[in-house]
Amino acid sequence: MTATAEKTNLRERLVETATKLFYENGYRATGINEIIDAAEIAKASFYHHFKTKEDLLITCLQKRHDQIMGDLRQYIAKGDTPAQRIRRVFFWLAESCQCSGTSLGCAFLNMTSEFREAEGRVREVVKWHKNALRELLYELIAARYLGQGKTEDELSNAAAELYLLVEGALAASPVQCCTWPIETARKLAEGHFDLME
Amino acid sequence: MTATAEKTNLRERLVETATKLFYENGYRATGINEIIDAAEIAKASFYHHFKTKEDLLITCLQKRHDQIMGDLRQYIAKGDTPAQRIRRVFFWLAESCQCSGTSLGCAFLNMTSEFREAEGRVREVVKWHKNALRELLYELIAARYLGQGKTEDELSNAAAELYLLVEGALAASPVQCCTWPIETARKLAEGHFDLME
Amino acid sequence: MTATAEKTNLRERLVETATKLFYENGYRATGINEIIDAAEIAKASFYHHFKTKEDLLITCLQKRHDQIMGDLRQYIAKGDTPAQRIRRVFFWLAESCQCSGTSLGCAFLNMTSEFREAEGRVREVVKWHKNALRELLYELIAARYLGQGKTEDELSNAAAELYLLVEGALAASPVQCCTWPIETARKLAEGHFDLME
Amino acid sequence: MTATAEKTNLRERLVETATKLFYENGYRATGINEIIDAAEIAKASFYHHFKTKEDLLITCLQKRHDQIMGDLRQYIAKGDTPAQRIRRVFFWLAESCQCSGTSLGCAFLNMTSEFREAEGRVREVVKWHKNALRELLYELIAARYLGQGKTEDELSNAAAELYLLVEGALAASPVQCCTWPIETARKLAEGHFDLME
DNA sequence: AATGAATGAGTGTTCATTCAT
DNA sequence: AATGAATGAACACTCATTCAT
Repeated sequence: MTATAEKTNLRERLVETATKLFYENGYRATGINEIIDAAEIAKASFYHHFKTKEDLLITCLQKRHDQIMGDLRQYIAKGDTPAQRIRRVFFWLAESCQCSGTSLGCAFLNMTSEFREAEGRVREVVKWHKNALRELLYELIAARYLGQGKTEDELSNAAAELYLLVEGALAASPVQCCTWPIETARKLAEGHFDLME
Repeated sequence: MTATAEKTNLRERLVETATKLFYENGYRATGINEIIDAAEIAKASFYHHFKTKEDLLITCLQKRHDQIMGDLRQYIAKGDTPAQRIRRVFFWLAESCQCSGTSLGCAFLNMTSEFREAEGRVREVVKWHKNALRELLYELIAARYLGQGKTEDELSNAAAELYLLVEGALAASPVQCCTWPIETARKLAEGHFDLME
Repeated sequence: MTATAEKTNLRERLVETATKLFYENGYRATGINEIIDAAEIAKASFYHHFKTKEDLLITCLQKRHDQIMGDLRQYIAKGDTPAQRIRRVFFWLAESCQCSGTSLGCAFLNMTSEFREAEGRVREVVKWHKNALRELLYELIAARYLGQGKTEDELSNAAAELYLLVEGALAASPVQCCTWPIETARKLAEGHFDLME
Repeated sequence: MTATAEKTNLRERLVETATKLFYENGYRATGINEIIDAAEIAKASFYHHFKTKEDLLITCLQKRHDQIMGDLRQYIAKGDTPAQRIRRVFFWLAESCQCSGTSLGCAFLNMTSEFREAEGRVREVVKWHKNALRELLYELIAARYLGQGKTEDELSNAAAELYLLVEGALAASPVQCCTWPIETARKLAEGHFDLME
């Protein structure tokens, strides 16, 4: 079974390798040569599968988006109550950070620093991802306040607040090189949204 | 006199030009040639003043740190009450963002994405800056709760919360390409720290 | 029936497409990929039909030679007298030039610029074509002076002169981006060979 | 003296080397690497002196234009009469061809085959060169018919005819791999313009 | 203090061709 | 007969840095 996985098709290996390298070293700092060496692929084979380096990045980000959102949804679903499910967002953040060691932060946030023009395909993917995240958070908030007579505006605002706490945790962790920002964000959320029944 | 001002110190011109370019285009995306062309300086002159490109960046960040902290302190001081002064942190954020149009975010946060190793001189400067910011916020929080019998731990925690909101606002603005995250952060802070007497 | 015509022989489609591209863009500037994309043919199919890119070029040139000489002969034949038939050579040149808009010149002459070594298969084809042209011109000259007691040497020399005028017209048109060189050549020929009875 | 010439400045060495290689092998067939290897120059040094490969070509062509026109004018001046001077144009062509062995043709004409678009800087230089040549030929023709009551139109037309013969000779020589086209052109000119007093 | 010239190592991308099916 | 996948070598060009003056 693992042997089969070994001979996995080139394109997939390329995406996996690049995803890792882009995340760990940054987009510009990662050369095509580094990628193809790590993936043990000929340079021309790379360009058979992707038109440009940026195309590869976009494919990587899209795949990462699918994985992250899937993982997160699964992780959240294990919470028994709406409040628990919101708390689990932060637990999940803490776990993801520990996975990537000293916390390299959010792959999408990082790309915003390397692609400075507000337009462009990469920034589009980043926005797409963050909007999906905000929608997910809105669902959680809506469930939390179900039947409490909140207007849609109030729910929307609360979702924005929750999103802000998540983004703050994601941004501050790599800077501080530890996970306390995530815990701080969680506790703030627990108090603000009254999550500890 | 104007002639002297015209022929402003080469080194200073270099730092100013680089600060702008690094911020707008990113560190790796900005080449030495681009900098010296913009600053109208010979290439060898560049290496006369700075040993490496990274040295220049560090000088830029240090200068920016001094300016930002000075500006922020001045801006805050105009607030009449401790609560007002905390609110003014967010007003200041909103104003800085509007200056740079679509918001290019925090120059220090951005560098974290381009310098991935947790150690290294650049990351050191970023941490230094963020710690200074947190100390400033601690002072504001301490003033806000003065004489209310809060323990140092409680104050420290509140400062961390405030810092988190600021970081969230800084990170989310460039992603969303607008300033609502800053306002959301401010309102959340106003409620959480009871800033609207 | 139309379906058969639609699915015209792959090889033929390849030759037609390449003939056009080589002529319009040059040999080296035309990549294999460009050809197979335009011909909507798989890359491996290309190498099934032709061993190398140069082989394709030679096939293209040979086919073009056949077409051009056939066309030219037909066009000339419509002239009533030997003198008229010589004049029609230049009329034909002018028409061919107008077909390809701003005049791309002689496909064979062009290849001489891209294949610099005097030997080699491509140059061989070019020479073959030009010699065939000279023979045709010799026939026309011989007919023009039939029964006037000219030696073979004199006829040969007159043919060389006519060939020179044709080559001059072909070479000068693309450089000048217009057809006046063809008319100049024709008028010079009309005077020199006394073609206006 | 030769030792001084050895250490000639890089830029000049680059232009000389490239002029030779572009002429012998063609523009596209000559890689930057080939040029810098032959000139014994670092790649970055190349781009210090020229922005692009095409810029180098243009510099080469401009320099060649100056040299050729200078040489030709000098060579022509040695003729005693206007008629002699016209004949010397063809003598000069024959000598230049023999210099470059099997005749590589006109460097400017060759470039027309590699730069197919009628516009563009290279084609501009080619046109410039050919126009200068035509002006020179006009002067020679005007001197030949001085005081014979020819209109300007008649002179212009005669110059165009002479130009056509020159272009024909230049184009046909490399194709035929010998110099008879030049002699044919000369003889035709001698008869047509009555150059053998 | 200031500079123009020179560089080795690297960039992302394209070339014509071959392989396995 | 026809193909999608894979490749080594070459492409034009840029990088941050150093040297001689």
